[in-house]
Amino acid sequence: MQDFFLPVIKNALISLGITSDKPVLIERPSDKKFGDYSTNIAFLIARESRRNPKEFAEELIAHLSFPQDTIKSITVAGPGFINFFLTSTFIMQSVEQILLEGNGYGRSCRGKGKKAIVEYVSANPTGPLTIGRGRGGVLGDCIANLLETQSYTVTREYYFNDAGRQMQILGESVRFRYRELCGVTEAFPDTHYQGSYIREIAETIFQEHGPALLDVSDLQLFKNRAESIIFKSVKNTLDRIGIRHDSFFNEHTLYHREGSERSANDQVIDLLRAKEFIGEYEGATWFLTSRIGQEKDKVLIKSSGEPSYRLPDIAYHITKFKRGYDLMVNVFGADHIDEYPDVLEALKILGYDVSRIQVAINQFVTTTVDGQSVKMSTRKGNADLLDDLIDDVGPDATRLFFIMRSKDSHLNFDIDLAKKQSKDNPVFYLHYAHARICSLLRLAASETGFYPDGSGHHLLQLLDSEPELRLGLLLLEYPQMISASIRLLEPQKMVDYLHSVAELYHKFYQECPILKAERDISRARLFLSLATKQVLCNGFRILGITAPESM
RNA sequence: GUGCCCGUAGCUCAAUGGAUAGAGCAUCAGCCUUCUAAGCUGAGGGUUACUGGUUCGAGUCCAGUCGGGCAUACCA
Repeated sequence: MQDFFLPVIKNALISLGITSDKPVLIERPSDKKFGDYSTNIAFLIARESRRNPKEFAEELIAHLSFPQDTIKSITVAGPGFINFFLTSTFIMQSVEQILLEGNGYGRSCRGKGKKAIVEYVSANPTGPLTIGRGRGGVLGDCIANLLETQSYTVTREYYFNDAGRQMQILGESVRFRYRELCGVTEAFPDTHYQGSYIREIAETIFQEHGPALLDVSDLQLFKNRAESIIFKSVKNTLDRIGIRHDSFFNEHTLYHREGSERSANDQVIDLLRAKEFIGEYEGATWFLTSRIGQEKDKVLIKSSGEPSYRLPDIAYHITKFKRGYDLMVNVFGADHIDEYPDVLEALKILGYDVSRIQVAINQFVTTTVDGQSVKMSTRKGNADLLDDLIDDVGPDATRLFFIMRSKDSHLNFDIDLAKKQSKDNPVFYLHYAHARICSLLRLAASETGFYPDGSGHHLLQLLDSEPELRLGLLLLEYPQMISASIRLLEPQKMVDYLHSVAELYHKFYQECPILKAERDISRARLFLSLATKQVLCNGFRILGITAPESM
């Protein structure tokens, strides 16, 4: 609809001799008495030219020239809003377009020829995925889905490190449990991983090797075995909720030196040093962030000689630039909030265009069970496992609950609510709308021989009641909801939107008999139902939830 | 202390700087001889934490105050 209004408004401005690059707002007013669409253009121009908005609005609408039979009336209201009332014919003609575009409705070519990378989950393989990780996982996956609708070529990447200290501790933890199985009793350090999965891994190793590894001091076997078992479980968990990565990037490759070659990490140091942003003191190598106004410098290479996480992070992002991505989205939790500004600063210093990087930070998840909130820590092993959650509430509810709140808000995951198989659970509301339509279509086929074959779409133009027009208008908003979701990296917009679609459909269903109406009206309403189903399906695909045909 | 996020109905949350701040749950009152009542209609419920500022217009932007979360590592 933006594309419908904006050119006309622009032409009117030109004929008044006005050029303005202000972003014109075309929106659905909150109250239907203000029309189907409204614009704030008069306020924008009035400010620039120091005129009365209302007077200017009156003058402008005289110059608006819309195609025949699209606009019923235009009014100026309030302090200078311009309100448009559309003809029902035009609304329903536009709905026809949805049926024509089908699965492609909502897609655009905006990202055609552009490469995007979305990095998400990126949990190190130290334990099974927790509920907290799930939020970022679903968020990232939905963002990737959104970008794909805009024709971006999307890489879903998982960044991990299997060489750090945490992995060392993992290996030791497993060995402890293994030695227990061999009959050696030692105090288990509380700095180590307490989770029961450690015991299970140790048991697997014990079954494979018996007590033969009791005196092996090298951790490698324990570590590797643990890593492969845990990674398998992580991938399996993700797969259960439809998250599949294209690429797993091992941080350790950034440490790799071929002969006398410098590693990717080394090169970052070299480049930053050339820019005089590297300092050495207290036995460590520092990124001199105090030079750019930060309180403290940041360690890049520890006095032990190992890089801190920041160095490979920078090197990693350079690989993204070298791999030619036009858009790089990083999804991570609020606990990593301090991590990315340094990376961006370093990249900026090295001359990279950091505007191509967008960061989506999701706030924490607290789970409540019986009103009790649960604190989580992988180390202590008391975390709520994502797998358990999926067992409890199913993949659809898991995904929907994670993204039905704004990523900036703390998510209160009420497990009891999510478990409920009732209307309290929003996923059912969405499913029900879709299933209801499918049921109608089945009945229509069996009772009246209605099969949607592409002919007869024009019957839609017979519809002109309020529930029908409201639903139609909402369906037309779908492409704009996708744009807004991408702009804000906020799939939650889509959840809200689809909920409204379901709501208006239920109202339409309530007020307008579909199968029992006169033949042409009945068909028209079936087409409107089909268009609704199409929007729901396209939206569900982005959210990654199923579209059940019956309940 | 400093940085980031949050503070909106009893609860969980919406609301591109736009018109009378909206949904769901909960409470109360209605709608099934009729296409799925897992639905719909209606009622009550608000000083948008507080104080200033910016402007035609502020829940939204700015400053400050108060509360909550996260981070402030030579962990990642």
